[in-house]
Amino acid sequence: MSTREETPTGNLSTDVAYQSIRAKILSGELGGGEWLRESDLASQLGVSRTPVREALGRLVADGLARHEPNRGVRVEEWTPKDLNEIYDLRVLLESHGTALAALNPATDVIWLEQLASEMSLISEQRHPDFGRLTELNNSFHSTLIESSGNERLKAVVESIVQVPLVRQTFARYNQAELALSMGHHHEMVRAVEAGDPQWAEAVMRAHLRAGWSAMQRFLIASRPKGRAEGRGGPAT
Amino acid sequence: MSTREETPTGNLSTDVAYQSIRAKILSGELGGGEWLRESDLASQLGVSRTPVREALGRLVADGLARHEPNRGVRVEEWTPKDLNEIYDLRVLLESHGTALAALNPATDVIWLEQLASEMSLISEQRHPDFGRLTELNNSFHSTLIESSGNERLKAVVESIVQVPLVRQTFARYNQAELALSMGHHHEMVRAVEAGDPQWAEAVMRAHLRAGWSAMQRFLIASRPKGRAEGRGGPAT
DNA sequence: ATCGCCCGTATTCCATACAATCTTCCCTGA
DNA sequence: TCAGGGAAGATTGTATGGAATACGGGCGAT
Repeated sequence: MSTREETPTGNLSTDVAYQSIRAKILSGELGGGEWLRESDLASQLGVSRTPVREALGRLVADGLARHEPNRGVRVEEWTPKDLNEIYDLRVLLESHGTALAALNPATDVIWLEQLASEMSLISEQRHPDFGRLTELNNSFHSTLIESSGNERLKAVVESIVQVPLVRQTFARYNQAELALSMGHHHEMVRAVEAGDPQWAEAVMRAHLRAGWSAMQRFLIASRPKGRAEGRGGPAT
Repeated sequence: MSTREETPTGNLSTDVAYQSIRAKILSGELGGGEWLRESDLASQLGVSRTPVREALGRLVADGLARHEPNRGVRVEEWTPKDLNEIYDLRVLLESHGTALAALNPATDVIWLEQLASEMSLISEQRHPDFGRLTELNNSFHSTLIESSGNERLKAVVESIVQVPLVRQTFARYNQAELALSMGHHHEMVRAVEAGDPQWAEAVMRAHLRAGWSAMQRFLIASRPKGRAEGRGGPAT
């Protein structure tokens, strides 16, 4: 009975359950609206129901799942309105963070430039590795937000941006949009390097609104019937 | 609709525990750094440890408490840097929300005006009821944020602003500042009524930065030794 | 035929028992 | 006197059983 695999970080069953279920939601393996049954997950993960319950509570707090009293927990599903809300906030928060980063002399401009360059290289290939690209892009944005010096800002952005659909922007870009986005990265580095908060902020705002636009096009294309709602879309 | 429920899970014991402990933290009855022992709380509330544990998990997720592995949960304590981070975000988010509210024709201007008027009345008395004033002020701000139409914006602001020290601004105002603040309320209503987002946003920004300034004065006055840190304070 | 009611089933919710882990403090020895 | 070790106590972390609750199907009445 004591032949349990060692977990990478700690030996807490709750973390195992949390990470595991979370990964399945983010990867799309668990689709929106699906029930998360305590017993099923417990036996499936080889732990008892208690840590699973705790993990589900954290997922609900994260906004990745929804709790229905005496019924259970199901995976949250996101409407176009949700995604527009998220992008609206993201533009506001990330552009502000970028301005602060530009004012911060400790911002690691060299690292940002490296990230931007590697992304450019990948994007110019015939079949870009979008997974790697997304990964590097996340690093780029995280680094900027961290450099703002406001830890809550970082926390809030991460909690908002984790919704699956908003991370994978690149896969929906055409060649011109991809090039534009890469240009934004380099321009942001220059603005931060110059210590110009308004420049940096403006580029970030443009960068994100471009992504928002691509996402909206995607939503409209794959919309079943109703019309995409939400005020303040980028370019209507 | 994907409205995230803030407090009510629909459970019984868990909610009782959550509300009860949360109230004690917000009222200051449970001070920063204090341990939240599961057994103590359980017997004290007349429930078992399980719902208490669940409640503690939610408090940690809310940012009101901190979890130390195998040690327990203790009440979060806030530094001047934390409070400055909070105000920085609050200015950003609430002013944005106010701009959106001004663009929203459904915003209930009459209700806002009633709130502003009642606050004015209270503030002009010789011994203002600061508790009631704070309550009305919270309604005013909540109504504006709700009127933005962005539910996530509302959720984020509420989660950030719940830290005890940021709510009770009025008690630290002198007479002139109080009058100024009341004036802001009325001016915001006029700006929203006029459908002028930039006007409304600007007033909200001024309103909050005035509060920030008062809070900083308070922090400096009651600071034990180290100097208050945090970038971008209102009046340095 | 449809509506309402009862009851069986499935699942959460809470309580409690057990295991793992950290802290404290006493004891020992140089 | 003080450092180190180790056992006892306290507390969290995990497992599991029983109570409460919601859903669905069958049956009967109108």
